[in-house]
Order: sequence, then C-alpha cells, then structure tokens
Amino acid sequence: MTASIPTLASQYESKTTEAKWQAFWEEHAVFQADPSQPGEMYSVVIPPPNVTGSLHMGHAFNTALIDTIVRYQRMLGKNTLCLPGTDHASIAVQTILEKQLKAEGKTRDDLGRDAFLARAWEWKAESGGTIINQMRRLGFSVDWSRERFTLDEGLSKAVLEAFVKLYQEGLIYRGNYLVNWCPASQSAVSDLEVENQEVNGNLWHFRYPLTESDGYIEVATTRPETMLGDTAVAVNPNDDRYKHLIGQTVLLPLQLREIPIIADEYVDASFGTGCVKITPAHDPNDFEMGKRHNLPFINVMNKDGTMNENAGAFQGLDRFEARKQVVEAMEREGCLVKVEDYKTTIPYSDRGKVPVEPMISTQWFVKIDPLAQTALKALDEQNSPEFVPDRWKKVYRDWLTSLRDWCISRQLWWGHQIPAWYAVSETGGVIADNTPFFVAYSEAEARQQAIEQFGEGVQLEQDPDVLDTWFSSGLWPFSTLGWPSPDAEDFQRYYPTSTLVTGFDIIFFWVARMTLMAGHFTGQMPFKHVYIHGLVRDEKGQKMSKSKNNGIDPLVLIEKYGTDALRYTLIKEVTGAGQDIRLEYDRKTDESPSVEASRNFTNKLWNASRFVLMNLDGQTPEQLGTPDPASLELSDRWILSRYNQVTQTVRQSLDNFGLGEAAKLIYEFFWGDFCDWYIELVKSRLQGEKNNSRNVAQQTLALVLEGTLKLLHPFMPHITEEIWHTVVQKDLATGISLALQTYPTVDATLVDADLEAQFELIIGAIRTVRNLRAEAGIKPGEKIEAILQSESDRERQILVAGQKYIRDLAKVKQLSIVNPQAVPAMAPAAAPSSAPSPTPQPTAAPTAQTLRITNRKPWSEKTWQEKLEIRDAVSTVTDFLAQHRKFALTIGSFGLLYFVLSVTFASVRTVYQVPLLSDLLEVLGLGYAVFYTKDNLLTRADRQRTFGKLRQLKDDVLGNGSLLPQSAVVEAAPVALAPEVAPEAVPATEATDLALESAEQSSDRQMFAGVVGTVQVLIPLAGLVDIAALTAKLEKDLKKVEAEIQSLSGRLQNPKFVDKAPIEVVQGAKDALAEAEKQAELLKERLALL
RNA sequence: GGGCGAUUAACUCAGCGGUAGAGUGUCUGCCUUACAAGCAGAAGGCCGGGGGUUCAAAUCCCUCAUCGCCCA
Repeated sequence: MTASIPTLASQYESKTTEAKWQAFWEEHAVFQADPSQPGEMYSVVIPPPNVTGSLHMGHAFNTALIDTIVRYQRMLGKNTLCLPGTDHASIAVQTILEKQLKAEGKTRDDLGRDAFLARAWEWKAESGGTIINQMRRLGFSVDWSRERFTLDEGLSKAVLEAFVKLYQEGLIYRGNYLVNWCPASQSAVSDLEVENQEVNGNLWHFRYPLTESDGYIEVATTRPETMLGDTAVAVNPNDDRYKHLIGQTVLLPLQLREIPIIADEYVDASFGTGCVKITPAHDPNDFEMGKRHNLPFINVMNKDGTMNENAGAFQGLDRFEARKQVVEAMEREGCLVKVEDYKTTIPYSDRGKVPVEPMISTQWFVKIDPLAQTALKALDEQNSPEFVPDRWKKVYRDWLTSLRDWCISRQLWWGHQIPAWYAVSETGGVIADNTPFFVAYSEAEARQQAIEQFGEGVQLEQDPDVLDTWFSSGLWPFSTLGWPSPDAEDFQRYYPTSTLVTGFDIIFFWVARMTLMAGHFTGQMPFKHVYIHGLVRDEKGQKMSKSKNNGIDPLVLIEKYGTDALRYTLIKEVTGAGQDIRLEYDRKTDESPSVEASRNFTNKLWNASRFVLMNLDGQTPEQLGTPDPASLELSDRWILSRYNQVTQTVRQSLDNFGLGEAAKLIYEFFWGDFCDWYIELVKSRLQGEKNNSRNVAQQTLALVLEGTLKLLHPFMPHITEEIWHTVVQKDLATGISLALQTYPTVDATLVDADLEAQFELIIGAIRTVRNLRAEAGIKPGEKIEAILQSESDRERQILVAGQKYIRDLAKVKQLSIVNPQAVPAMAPAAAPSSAPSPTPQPTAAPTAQTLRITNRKPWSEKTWQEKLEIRDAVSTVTDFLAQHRKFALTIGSFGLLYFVLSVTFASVRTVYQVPLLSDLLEVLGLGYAVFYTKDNLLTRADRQRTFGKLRQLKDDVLGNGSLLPQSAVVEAAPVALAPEVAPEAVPATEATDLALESAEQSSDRQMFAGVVGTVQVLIPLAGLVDIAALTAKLEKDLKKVEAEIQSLSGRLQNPKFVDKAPIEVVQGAKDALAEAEKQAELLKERLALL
C-alpha cells in the first residue's frame, strides 16, 4: 500500500490544470494518429478557420462538439484521426496587408508581387498561429503533427491537380460574364460571398422620351447611375398598355442614346409602371435579357467603383456621387417623375463590407452541373452524406439543384495563382479576353504546349489572378490526407472521413463544395455524416457578429470559469434538433450564469472525488478490485444499476449525436444519484471499522467514480484527466492518459429496474421524513422518531431492507415499520413483560395477518404471502442478531435472546405472537439459532461465510426467490442489513422502547403525517402543536391526491379507454388509482384524528 | 412570394402520443468533518390562441397570431 494517500486540493484550479494537461497531451503525442495501427478508423477534419481569425464563440462551440465526438470515438478504441488546420483567406489577408501598406503610403503594386507575397508569408508566420493556439486552449484533441494550411505545398499540389483536371475535362472555363464585383477588394467574389441586406432606399421614377412620337415611357430604378449604361427598355409582350410601343425606340436622357423598346416575358406588368430599363452590363436579370435580345453591353464603371469613360459627363465620379448627380441632372432635364421611399435589398460583399456591384468581367468559372449531378446521385441513391439533423438534407439538396456556375478567379495575389499561361505575344504583349492560353502543371509544360502551337518565339505570362479560397477548402477532406499522391498512407487509411461537424451557415459555402469536389475526384462523398449545429446567440438571442460587436469572447469565460465549464455549457445546451443555443451573459461583469452552473459542476466533481479519495486508504481502483457480487449491499447494487443504466443511455445518445442529452444524463447521475444519495448512504460504512462492508463500499465508490470520469472525459477533458491520474496513481512519464482508456461498457447483469424502483420508495420515504421535519420546524441536527405504516407486505419489506438508510439520511433515531391493521386485543402479548417505556410509542397491534400466520399448517401448505411474512421475519431476526451480536453474546442468555427476538418483531413489523415464534422455531430452530449465533458471528472473519450460509439456509427452508415476486428485495435485504454497527449505536433502550409501543397510546398523540406510495409516514410531535398547520398540510396533500383520483377514475370509467388502451397502460392506471385512493384514505384518517 | 424553425415555470431551455422536467433565480432552514461554487425543504405551468384526429395530445394534423432564419 502506498505510504502517502493521494489527495486533491480543496478547490479545483482550472487554469493550471488545463495548461498542464494540454502540454502533457502534446508532449506525449497522445492524439497522434498512426495509420499502420489496426482497428476500425474514425477520422474528422476540422473546418479550417480563417488564418486571420481569432477565436470566437462559434469556434468554441464547433470545437467542443467535434472534440466531444472525437474523444468518445477514440475511447471506443477506434483508430482515430482529428486533423487541424487553417485556410489562407485570400481577401482577408490581403486586406490586412494593404491596410499596413497604406499606412506606409504604399500600394501593393509599389512592392510588386514577389515582395508582397514575401510579406504575406511573414505575416502568416507571425500572426497566423493565433487562432490555432487559441484552439489549443480548448483542449482540442487533434493531431498537431498533421496540421495543415491551404497554401502548404501538399495542398497547393492538390489545387493544381484539381484545376488542371477540371480544365482538361471541360469543367473549368474562362469567359466574360456578369460577376459580383467588390470595389473594396477590387476583385470578383462568388455569389455566396454576397450577403443581401434590406435597406431603406429610394425608387426613382424616370421618364424616357419616345423618339417617334411626343410621349414618353416611365421606368423606375433603385440605382439611377446605371441608367447611363441602359441599352433598352422592356415591357411584357402581353401588356396592352405598351403593346403598340414594342419595336419603337426611346432617347436615353443624358446619354442621348437611342435604345429600343423590347418585349420580354420576364417583365412583370404589375410591377411599377410595367416598363423596366435594361442595363445588361450591371444587373443579373438584365444581363440574361441582354443576351436573349442581342443588346449591347455597356460597362459604365471602373474596378474601383468610379464611373468610366462610358459614363460621359459623370466619368471619374464615385458610384454614389454619380447617383446623386445623375438624379440632379435628370431633374434638370425634366425627366425625374418622382422619388419614392422604398425598401430594397442590396448585396453586400462579405469581406469588403461594401455594396457589391454586378459587373461584366472576364473570369474563370467551374461548370457546376456535372459535379452537382454526382453529388445528387450519391444523396438520392445512397443517402450520402447523411445529414444530422435530417432536415438539412433538404436544404443541401435544394442547393445542389439550383446551382449556378462558380466564379473561382480573384483579382488578388495571396492565394493559389491560376495555372494558366497566356501567349501574350499573340495579343500585343498583354492579356486580353482573346489571348490564347495554356493550362498546365508548370510553366515549362505550358511553354512546351505554346511552342508547339506558336513556335519558339512565343512569350508567356501566367494569369495574375488567384483562386477563390473555397476552391482549396473544397479539397480539404482529401488534400489534407495526401491526395493526389497515389500512395498517400493517410488518404488510404482515413478517407472518406467519418463525420463533418459544422454550422448550418456554411452548408452552401463549404459542405457542398467538398461533396462536389470529392465526388468528382475521389468518387466518394468525403464524409459519412454531416452533423449540423446551430449558432451560439448572445444573451438577447441575437446572432453574434463583428458589426454588431456583440460577440462573447470564449477566452474571457475560460479565464473565469475554465475551459471544461465552457465546453460543458455549450454541449449541454445542444438538442437533437440542432437548434441555436443562447448563452446567458452579463456584459458589465463578464459573468454567465449558465457557465457558472457548469463550473459549479466541475467543483462538485472535484470535491466528490476528493471525498472518495480520502476514503480509499490510498488504494487505487485496481488495488481495490471489483466488489464481489455476493457482498454487495442494497445501496451498492442500486448505484451500480444506475451507473450501468446511465452508461448504456449515454453511449446510445453519443452514438446518435445526442451530445446534450448525454451530458445532462451524466450530470444528473453524478450529482443526484452518486453525490446526493450514494455517497451519503455509504458514509457510515466508511467511518465505521475496517470490515468487509467498508471494503465493498470503497470498491464500489472507486469503480463508479472512475467510470464516471471516463463517461465525462469527452465533455470535460482536463478535470477528468487530473482527477483520474490522482485516482489511478500512474506515473506521468509513461504518457498514460485517460483520453486513451476504454469508454465504460455496460454490465447488463447489474442493471435492475425493479431494484431501482424499490429504491425509489426508500428515497421517497427519506424525502417524506425530511419534508415533514422541515414543515414541523424540527432542527436539522435533531434525531427524531418516525413511524412508517404500510399494509403492503412488499412496501414494508422494502422499507425494512432500507431501514438503516432511512435512519441515517433522515436522522431518525427510532424507526418503526409497522402494519397498521391492528387487532388491539392481541397487543398485550406482544410486549413481553416489564421494561418500562420512557416515551410511549404508537405501534401496530397484532393483525389479521398475524392470526392467519398463527393458524399453523404445514410449511408446504402456507400461501406465499405467509411464507413471505415468515421469511421476512427470519431475515429480520438474523439481521438484528447480526447487528447486535456482541450485545447478545455478552448477555448470552436464552431468555434475553427470546426477548430480543420479540423486540425485533415488534420493532420492525407487526407485533408477532408467540405462535409465530413457534413458526420460526419450526423453520430455524431456536436452539440452532443460538448455537449458530454464537459460533458464526463471533469473529469478523467468519461473517462472510455466515451470511452466505444464512442465505443458503433461507433458500433451503423457504424456497428460493423464484417463489416470490420481489426476489430482488428479498435477496438484497439480508445483505443490506449486514453492515457492522457498533452495538452502542443502537442502544438496548431503543429496542425496549419500540417493544412497548401501544396502539392506545399512539392515537392520542399528535403526529405530522405524509404519504409516500401507500406508506403513511408519521412523526410524533412533542410540545405545542400547531393544529392549523398540520391540517393545512394534510389538506393540501389530499387535494392533490383527490385530483389525481378523479382524473384516473374518469379514465378508468371510460369503457373505450379500458378496451382500447394497451393492457399495461390500463393496469398502470389501476395501480395508480389504487395507490391514490389508499393515500387519500390515509390522509383523511389522519385529518380526522386532528 | 416560397421554405424552415420557434412559442412549455420568473429567466434559459429539455421533453415530441400514456397526463410536466432540469439548470438558474426566488423563498425557508442549515457553516451536518468532500463541496456555502454546498446541503435540506418549498413556492411556481389550463405546455401561444382556436379547431380536428385519438380511448388518450405539450407531443400528430389544420388554422391563426407573434418572433427568428434561409431562399427569391
């Protein structure tokens, strides 16, 4: 045995503990995956955060979810990989750098591409690790040796391969199309990087004069400056108001350009005047119409958002200034009809945060349709990937079917430069829309192709643009694993990945891009499951965003409450439906009640563990060993049943992504069952002498604690690791980690629903006594007397089995468990003689049952109830003997033993008669009992054998449990009552008191009463009694019960219910009604006594 | 305009056919030798309104209202 007893400090210190284990895990490469190891694999790639980012609550949430899942799977013994990394975020990085340059009075062109990129890498080296390091603080169990960055060599190779392949297959093309132009970053952006915002704008009504007649046609627009690029006016072909004008022309004001009036079905005749201006180069709908009608495309804007030479007098003006001036000019010309207030949605650039300008431009595109078909096929035919929750499948599917081609070129430098080389010598040394180009793996290869076509003198220039960051992110699940290298071990072993965990806001951006790319390049969907979670909202239920500045910094909460508390809070809120979660938070104090609640739980875990450790005598669970099932006491069996039940449900929940449910289950089990009940129940055993009972309690405590630490580890990795190491006392240098232990498995033989239900009655009885004490204003420390009356054999039996628990936890010094069906005439015989009664007790008198039992007949002819009674009595006696053996042996006289037996019967149940004793003698033999007591209970060492024998004897004599319905209790009872109790703990006087209870005396004493099951719980009151208070309480209880009776009997009187409902439901209702009626009866009786 | 989700205790939310739960807060007692970041007890809900299906509805269907999100 260890010399020093391992202990924990009295308070859990999250900060140092977390840092300690994070360092430990990394140092020992605990989470490093090894593809050469056997076993079913489980792999996850994390959604790579933007390299410019810093940790926000969304990351914390996403990370908590992934890590919980991954740690669970790892503990299931799977060969697990969780791969971290970041993406290069073209626009964001470039924006940062250009801001820096601007501060120095420079532009990127001043620096040149190479110098700019050098600077960008420098920035990355310095600041690029921020978010990843912050993720370390979450305790993320990723394989840091495999950290990836989308601009790394391997991933760049993947991008090159993907681009060239797609181009060769005709799935990438270059063309002049309308794109979303972000004037802030001066780059094209994809449809998805555009966020529509509703704003209060205006609708300007303009008048365009007809050329052929005096009239005019009225159009309305939200963007007046675009009129400079109008090339037509359109009406609906069926619109009678304008039919006659179709084919005519109008004179575009300010530009004095003659443009046609065309007819197109797209025009909504009911909108505005029914006429729309058409600007094909600056509006997506107009663009389509322009193509249909062969209209000219006049671009009136520069890339920086100013007006160009096509804008005539407005050239050089910023687009918003131009708008103002165009309106003024139109007004001067008499062409402004009116200005209306108008709610309109305008597209904003996600990155630039400025309105996006639809603009014609030559860009690279990915042809989406063929890729989408592959993904759709996988979805429809194999339900792959499988979405959790299911409803996101529909969103994903809708998106796949309504895709437009994806603009992948960005006019930026930071990123993957497009592998296309232009033969600029063919177009005057510049890259023009018609310059021939070669897409190749390298410049050398491109040159070779170019020379073949244009001869040695050809001059090449690489496309200056880079690819959309999402292009590389789309390859993430396989590029990170080594694709396209054919012999990449990770790719072979860990692809396709198991689960992708991400927020719903990113389905379109990222999930779909990955399935498109993966389906095409790997022929498989990149992950089996997609687990979609909600958003973390702020305390007001609003989305957290930079612009609103309402973010809650996870690091602030980690500082205050610890990582485990934050993680646990986030997970616990998660529901199966993937709802958003709200985080309570006080911005003034940086406090969060919900995180605080989780912190309190960590503290509870800490202190409960501390208590257990203090009571293990320095032994580890391994040294203690598992408890012998035969030695388990009732409470041990109960907690083991609960523990295994919870383990089972937790595993089921986790297997089905029910993380929140699992987290809550463990919380309730640990705090409720384990701390509030089990620990309290075993305290007396631990504090008593060192015997087997104490040892079994230690074994059970250690077993359940260690198991719970494992159950909890995926949720709260740091504190569980810390406690576990203290518990198991393993050398840290070995690198042994809780994270690599096996997740608890279920021992179904220990799950006993019946036992748990029975324990509920004991707990209920304790609660009721406590409740009565509180109501009666009895001091918490004061030991009292309590009487539990029940006519039900079963209930009394359970209570007898749990009597010690009731005494301990409800602070009862004198407990009577009696059958109230008294036959007063028989009472005197119950109390053999003399001993005076200092405090007269109420008690049960002999009963009809007693009479029945006294009606002697051969054992074989007795009913099972009779057998049960006797059997119960036997165990009670033997238990009593066990508890009082020293006392009994010291006195050692037959007479006293007789007395004790009588007393026992009286104290624990109905007062049995001498005839019953004969019954007992018939069964056991009193002489044998004495002999046996003397011989077998003398030494502690023999105790085990003795009780084994006792059980055996009982089984032999009474038949075994199968004879009786409540075998669990019957089996459990003697064991539960076996614990060592120092004789002085139950003084003889108490027994004496109990023996002398009399029914007559009880009825005129004031009692505080409550009901649990059909057990009447009574607490005698001393001194002055507030009758009104007693009455009020009883009446309240009665009202409740009567309401229930009414509801239940109503149901049972309905023949349809009785006929149609399942039998067990009907039976359940009948039982409930019977119980309620009994309760009502008891309450009424008690009320009548007042 | 189309789609999705929400509406349950004072607050934050579970439950999703068998008659209502948790955490926090509130109130009453307790420094009981693991924990006051705790323990024991209590109060508090016609489960948004109205219909319907069913023996039985917080739960399924319809409808309305309010709020939120996504897509046009």
